[in-house]
Amino acid sequence: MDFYKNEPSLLLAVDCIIFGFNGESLEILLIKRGFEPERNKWSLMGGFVQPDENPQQAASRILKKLTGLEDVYMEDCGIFGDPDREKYGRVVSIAHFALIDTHQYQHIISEEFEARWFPLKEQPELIFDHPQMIEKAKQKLRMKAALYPILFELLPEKFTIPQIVALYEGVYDTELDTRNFSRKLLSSELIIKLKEKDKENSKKGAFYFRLNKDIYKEKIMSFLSYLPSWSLNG
Amino acid sequence: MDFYKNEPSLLLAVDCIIFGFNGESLEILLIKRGFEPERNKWSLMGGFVQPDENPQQAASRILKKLTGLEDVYMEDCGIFGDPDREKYGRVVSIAHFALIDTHQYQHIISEEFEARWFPLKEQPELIFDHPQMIEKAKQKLRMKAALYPILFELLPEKFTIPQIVALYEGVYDTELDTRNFSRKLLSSELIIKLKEKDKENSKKGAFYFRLNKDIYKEKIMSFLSYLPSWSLNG
DNA sequence: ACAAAAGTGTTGATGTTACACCCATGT
DNA sequence: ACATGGGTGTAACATCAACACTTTTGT
Repeated sequence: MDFYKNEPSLLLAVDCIIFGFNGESLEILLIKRGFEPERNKWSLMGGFVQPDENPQQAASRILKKLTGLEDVYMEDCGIFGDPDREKYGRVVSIAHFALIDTHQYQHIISEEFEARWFPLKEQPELIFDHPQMIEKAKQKLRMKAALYPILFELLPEKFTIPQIVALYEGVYDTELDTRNFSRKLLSSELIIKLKEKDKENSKKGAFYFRLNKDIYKEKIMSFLSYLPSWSLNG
Repeated sequence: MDFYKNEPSLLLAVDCIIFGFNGESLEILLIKRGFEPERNKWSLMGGFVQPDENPQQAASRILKKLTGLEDVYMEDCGIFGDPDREKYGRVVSIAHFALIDTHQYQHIISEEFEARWFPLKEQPELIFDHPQMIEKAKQKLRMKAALYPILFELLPEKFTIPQIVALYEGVYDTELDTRNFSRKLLSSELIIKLKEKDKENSKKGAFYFRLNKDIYKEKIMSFLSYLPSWSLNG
């Protein structure tokens, strides 16, 4: 029955690229490793897949260990398994990205890990191939966000349109016309206007909105059948 | 130095979803397993990641073993690692899809594997979680194809517009208006008209085209910055 | 001559972009 | 009263979808 006994085994890890949005800018959560190897260097949060869990479950467990959060949007975004990527043994790692609203995390500050939010463009030096993992995560995030409104996973319950625009500008590293963008969004019925206004950032104040979850689910279900829009021109 | 010695090891496999287009319909290449376990059942081509290769290289090696082809477009499309997915040991498998022009494969018919092309909709019963792998591959293929012209990887050097349309219709399981689709494609300069015509399928004959590789590369490089088009309306 | 598939022209509807301008409010 | 960001109106332009119609050629 030992059909596979001559096959080489290895360690399977998961690493988490944790994206967070605080209402202004897009950030990523990194830890200072408190263990060897590479102790005291900045790193993605990671860990090994255990016998009783699949890699997705491992990623959720590891995210929870750091942030305390459950039911967070996560998705794998690349396999990193060059034979020599770690000096201390053969480790293949599956990169996962998570999308969280930073407000939900702020108060859980874990003592065990020295964790810190870094703006996307101010990453510190990272161990192993973690920079490439982040690059892949950004790519997949853009790709998904181009097809359906995945970025709403990063927003709090109540949000303003200028916040959404800032989020999209952060992800795509570009400037958008808030006026046109908001109109497009409103016509989709994806968001519902609330009576309340956020007056922290302007004198006039910007209305809060919340996500229309029914429409959101519809979009998620249907995006797989979108036909090419590939900007064939231009 | 044995920092990881208490971590559980496992076997890492790759399975290949090999999509092929023969000019008329989209198919997938399956093998009849000649080895245990599950001998004589239909299956995806797969194998284990070896110590000297990363998972991508393993997938290429396995594809070459079956088809003889190298430099084929491949991409991972999902991790399948439930603890009990195989009875004979802990195996996590990384699904990869490959895109090939079936004409290039026809003559290499491998003796070692009893391989056969199946139209996408006439899949036989498959072992393990291979049906789910195929489903994931189809999803990722659609997603990619919606953003850039990846499907050209499935076409031969010379192809006709009705063929491209058939390909897109197969991938999206829908009907397209050949007339509008071809106009769109032509205006993109992605394809170059040849003098020759294919007269096998019609009396008038359809002009052959070839891919404009420069424009193709441009599209591949730039698709990551496409902004949302999410069919916000509708 | 006719059938059948390839391909062109045209049109109204729909979407996008750019930007002038109005709105609400704290100082 | 005025500066500041939030938001609406609008006109020019690009793109899309639908389909009538023309082209080519084997039988």
